[in-house]
Amino acid sequence: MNIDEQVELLMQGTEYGDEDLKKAMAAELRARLIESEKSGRPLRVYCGYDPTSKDLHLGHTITMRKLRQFQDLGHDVTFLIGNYTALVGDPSDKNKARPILTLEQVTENAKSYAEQAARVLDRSKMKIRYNGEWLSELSLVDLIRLGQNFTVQQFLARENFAKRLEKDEPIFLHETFYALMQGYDAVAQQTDVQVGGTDQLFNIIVAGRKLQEALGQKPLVGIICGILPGTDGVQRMSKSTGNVIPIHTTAEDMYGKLMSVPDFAMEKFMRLVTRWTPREINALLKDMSANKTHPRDIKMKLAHEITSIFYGDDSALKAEEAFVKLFQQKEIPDEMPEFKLPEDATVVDVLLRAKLASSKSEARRLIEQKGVRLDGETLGRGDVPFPHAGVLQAGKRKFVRVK
RNA sequence: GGGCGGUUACCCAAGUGGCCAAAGGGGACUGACUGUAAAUCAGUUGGCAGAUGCCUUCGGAGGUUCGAAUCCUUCACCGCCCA
Repeated sequence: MNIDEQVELLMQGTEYGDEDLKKAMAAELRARLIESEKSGRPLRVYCGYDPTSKDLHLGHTITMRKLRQFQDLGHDVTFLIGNYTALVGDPSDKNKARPILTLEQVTENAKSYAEQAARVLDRSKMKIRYNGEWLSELSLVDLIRLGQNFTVQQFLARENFAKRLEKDEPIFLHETFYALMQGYDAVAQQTDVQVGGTDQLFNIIVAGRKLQEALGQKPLVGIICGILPGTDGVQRMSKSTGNVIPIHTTAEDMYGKLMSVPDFAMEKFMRLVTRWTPREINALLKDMSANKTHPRDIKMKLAHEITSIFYGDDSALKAEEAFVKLFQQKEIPDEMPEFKLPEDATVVDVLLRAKLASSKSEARRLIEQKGVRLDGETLGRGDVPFPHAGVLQAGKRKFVRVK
């Protein structure tokens, strides 16, 4: 891959909210890549992760994919775990009660992060570090010195803060420390390139670069990855919106959830989470807009690609077959959980106990809405004894074999 | 420290004494249709009960009232302004 192609690949899916900034970063990246090639010194690249939860979803893997691209180009990639920052409690996710994590929780979550990262990154070349390594060494005076490089105005100008100020929402003092801590991460590692999401723009571009410069380092290149929408295609993928595609699931579920992404959001998924190159993606999109390929088929390709990243090609293929069977040919899946029919159980009882419904009301609702079938026949009543053993279906995708 | 405002279901948000299990939006779920779990349209979305019925819920606790998410007291948390 020549330098221009490298730049195109590495800048794919980035979002700076400002054309000039993007151009500047692309230019700096280009310069660094050339320099690295000449000197033979790989670029030091990192992305930080605060292990605040252990349920990772696709959105979390965007930056991992980006790191992988750098790895594949031979650079030195560090997966930085923000164990120290997480301990303090990141308030950017401000609606929740800001649970202060214990050391054990952080360690446990960190493990899960690293595990997931290994599915995307090249494990053998992946360096894992913890920012407690250097942050815990900082004294109050050190922190104050770091703070001397910034003005309150700079923080207030930040979109994130400006908006909250406007809406009379809280801005905690320690949130401003976050930028400093992150900036210091960059300094401590003598970073060439830092990868992060758009919410990290300020921390990376303002804090990181500025601190490096103040401390006599060459300011890093920020790679700001765009935001991945959730299954609704519009809103950012996040647990609280309920539109996530979790990593810890089954290949079938992941494949299906990907198929439920609206057509218009496909490009984002392609650019942010697949292994495809810009050229391949452009070709697919072109075929689609020229009506050469059916959007559904492209989406199936996309679902297959992403599923195989996490579950391997075989499982992805199986998931695809199951999907086609179930939804395109409306057949019953081969495998499903089994449930032993208890004595004297009504239809509602079975729905509840086989976990097809979470309450009796919900079970009744499903029946009313004609969403319950036994061996293909719609059941009309819930208060009668369960008719006979067979395949019980609730909605389109929940099946249980009742024995 | 003082003054004022806020805390509503999964999320956002209306409701300021009975018609409130609580508007609206998002999400989720179901059905129809289809090109897929896309789009579109319709419906459902606290729990329990066979029925107009009962129980729990509007930050926590207590009170006023025949009756409270709505009024009062107090506690907790948040915002704004002043110091």
